[in-house]
Amino acid sequence: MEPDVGGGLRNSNSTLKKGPWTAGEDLVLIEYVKKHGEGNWNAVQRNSGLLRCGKSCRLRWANHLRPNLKKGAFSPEEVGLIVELHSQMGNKWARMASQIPGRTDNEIKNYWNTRVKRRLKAGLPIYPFEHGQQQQLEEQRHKPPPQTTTPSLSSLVAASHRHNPSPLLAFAPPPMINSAANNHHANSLFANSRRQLKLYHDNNGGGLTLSLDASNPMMASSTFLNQGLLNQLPMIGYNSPSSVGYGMEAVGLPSIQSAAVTPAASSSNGTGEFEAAGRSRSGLLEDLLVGNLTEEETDFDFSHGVSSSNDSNEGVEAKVPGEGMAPMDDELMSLLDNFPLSVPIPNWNGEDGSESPILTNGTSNMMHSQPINSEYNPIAGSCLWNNMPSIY
DNA sequence: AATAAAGTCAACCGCTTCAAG
DNA sequence: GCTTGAAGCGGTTGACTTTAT
Repeated sequence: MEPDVGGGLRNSNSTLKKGPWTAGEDLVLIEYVKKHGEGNWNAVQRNSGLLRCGKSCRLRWANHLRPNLKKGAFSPEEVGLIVELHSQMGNKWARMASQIPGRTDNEIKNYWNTRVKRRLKAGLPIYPFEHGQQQQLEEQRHKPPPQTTTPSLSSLVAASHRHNPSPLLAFAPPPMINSAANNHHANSLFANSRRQLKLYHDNNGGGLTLSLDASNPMMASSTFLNQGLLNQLPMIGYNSPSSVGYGMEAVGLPSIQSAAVTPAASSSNGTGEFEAAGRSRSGLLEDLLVGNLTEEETDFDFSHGVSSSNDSNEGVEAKVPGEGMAPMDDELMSLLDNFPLSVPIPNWNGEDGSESPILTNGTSNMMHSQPINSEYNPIAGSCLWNNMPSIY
């Protein structure tokens, strides 16, 4: 194709212009669409004199000129919707846009990527640690890391739910031992049983899909899964219930979550001034994972039908849980195949093995019926994902 | 005030999907 | 069933703006 000579214009031999649109071009396109309707974009150039390719016209119309486009910052409600949708469908921007009136896929995509970037950069601890656990962790971190390979972010980010699989493995939070008051922040991570991580087998032969309960917005975000969780997952373990509170324990993994959780960071001010607080912190994902959110922040309602204890999201602009994470693609299978890990598997003693979690409506059976078993039995040594027993 | 760094956003590119012939 | 063109989608880039130093 023709080289882009920059400056938004093709060279003089070219008939097509590139770069930002002018008001005059917009006007021409608007008039053309008024007259001929949408579609047949390649004809626009031929019939209107616009020196723009059909693609460019379509994009300009779709993203900027068509009626009923909403401009400006996303509202908290929109943000919540984006997060929920992303937790369910991954980077399906167009599909997401179709669910959010007045917003374009490009807008949503830009917003999401920005948020993900911001959260990654914040690099706060992902998992809630108690002070003693933090010390333990620090000790462990100084040990040589195990010989493992960490999947690259890019190989993992683009994920989607392609299947309607049956879960092989699921993680559910351990119960809170002393969950009130001083452990409120820990509660934020797994405040209830709908926050679960599941490993699916692709019945179509594609391998494993690590996914998350759609009702679990915090877990179901690409940032967390692809960055934090994937970095951590093979290494994490649940502390025993006898530990103070609970936690997932990172074991000697180079991590984005190297910063310590200070008591201050783990506490909430209880004033409801989330926005101000949020700006001084890294963002809600980390907040959630670290657990330094107030109840209002944590309970952003993603459930779409699942009752929420707090329906008010006012003032929580752009502070929503679960941002940045997509369900993992089953291509991860090959990675996991050779991924030694020491993941303690919770012993749920699941009662009903017949249920198939639904990842699209946020109301899996599991979240209703899955009793949280207090027993978490770390598995000594390593195992492969594929070798994990089906415990669901 | 100047500069660098970071953030935002519009647009392009390449690929895939779909429908018509 | 194959080819072709249009449309759509997601990733990426780069210009512009804002914020920090």
